[in-house]
Amino acid sequence: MSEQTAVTASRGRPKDPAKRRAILDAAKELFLTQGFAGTSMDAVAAEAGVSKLTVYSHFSDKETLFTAAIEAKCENQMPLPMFALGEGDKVAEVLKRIGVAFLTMIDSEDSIRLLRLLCAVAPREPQMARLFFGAGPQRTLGGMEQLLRRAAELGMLRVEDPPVAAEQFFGMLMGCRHMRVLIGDSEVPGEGEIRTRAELVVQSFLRAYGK
Amino acid sequence: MSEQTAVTASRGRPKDPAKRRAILDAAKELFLTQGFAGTSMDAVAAEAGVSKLTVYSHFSDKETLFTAAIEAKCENQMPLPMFALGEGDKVAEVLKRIGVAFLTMIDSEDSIRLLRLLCAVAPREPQMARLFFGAGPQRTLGGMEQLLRRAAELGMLRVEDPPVAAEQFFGMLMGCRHMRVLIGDSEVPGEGEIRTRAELVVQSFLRAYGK
DNA sequence: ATAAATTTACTATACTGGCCAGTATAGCAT
DNA sequence: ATGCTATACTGGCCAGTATAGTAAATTTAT
Repeated sequence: MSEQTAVTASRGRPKDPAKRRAILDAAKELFLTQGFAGTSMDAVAAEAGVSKLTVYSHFSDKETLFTAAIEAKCENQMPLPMFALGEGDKVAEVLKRIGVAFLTMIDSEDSIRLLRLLCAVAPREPQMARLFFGAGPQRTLGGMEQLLRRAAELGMLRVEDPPVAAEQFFGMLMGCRHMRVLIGDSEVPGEGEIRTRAELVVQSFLRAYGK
Repeated sequence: MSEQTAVTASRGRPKDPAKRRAILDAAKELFLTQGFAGTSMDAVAAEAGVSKLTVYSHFSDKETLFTAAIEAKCENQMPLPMFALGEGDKVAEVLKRIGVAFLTMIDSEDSIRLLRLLCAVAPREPQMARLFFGAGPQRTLGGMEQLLRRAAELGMLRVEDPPVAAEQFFGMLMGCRHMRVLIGDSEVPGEGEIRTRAELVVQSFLRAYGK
């Protein structure tokens, strides 16, 4: 995780955490917009308002900085939508709320750029993909499974295989549209489109898994 | 499409089409595996068994060569699966056949690499995405819409909005799994997994859109 | 026809100019 | 004693060009 973990008992002047954050922020921004090869260490230093050597004193090389930046980016993603399900709740509404939240998240400008970056470095950096998927989609998927299981117990849905159903739900939400956005064939969808798509998906899903 | 279209009435020695193809093949291979930045023109020339200047005589610069290579790659993709639907056919079987063909195509090593490449260059090359999507997924999507419309007319399915249903069908097939493969968090699925997934999706789809 | 002249493709190699990762040096700040 | 800045430098990679010569086709002349 951290590079020079000599946090305690270090003699001399301590490293400025603010600089570290500035470097990380600059790196996130630049890597996401310019890609790995398109981002020079000089540019990061300039953007962070810091000398190049300071960058190297915090992060031993470009790869290390890149990994740290992506890690940091993955963490503050994905606001866990509420997967709670009270007895009085209408399943359709809960599902639609989840659908809208999911699409809003996954079709955000930032998520798209992050995903593109991961695709680009996928062959070289498999652990980064695991990191991203674990921090984001995996948790969402897990929450959905729990919800479906509970809905089945409460007799609201008829779901034999929650993981499969969850996968199908999110799959329908993304459709081919998400791929098109990802490869740049289309702009990110607006709020209106997101809502109607979620609506239609919930309809189909309930026809398939409702009682 | 072609760069020097002085095919007819050209004096002197004509360009060797075999060399052109060799260059294009080498470029396809290298760009797909090494990416745009990771592929040098020297490497292309070497791989094609041709001098660097010959590469430049066929393709004026790296961008041009890249575009031509991706175009060539897009063309021989996507074997249009049969979207025919006879009156005696069982819808479930036709759908499953389509599902398996779709997943086999989209989860092939080559498609994945092409998609990754498109993601990487998406911000700079939007027309390439359109090219790819038009040559591949779009046609498949269109075929599926026709099929669903016909099935509805024949009274086999209850589909009000064929485009939406088609999108949902392929979306369910891909699910999150495809994204995981794309970002390198998972290997490409085997034949068995593809078949079971198609099977499950068809079941859900028929529950949602069957009579 | 046959040969010469011409035009263009191609090879091999070397070079230019730019970009950039990473290092070195020297000095100031804490 | 260490963080930090500023600047300059090294060494490598690479797109694209230059040069000089060879090979294959077309055109023109004989």
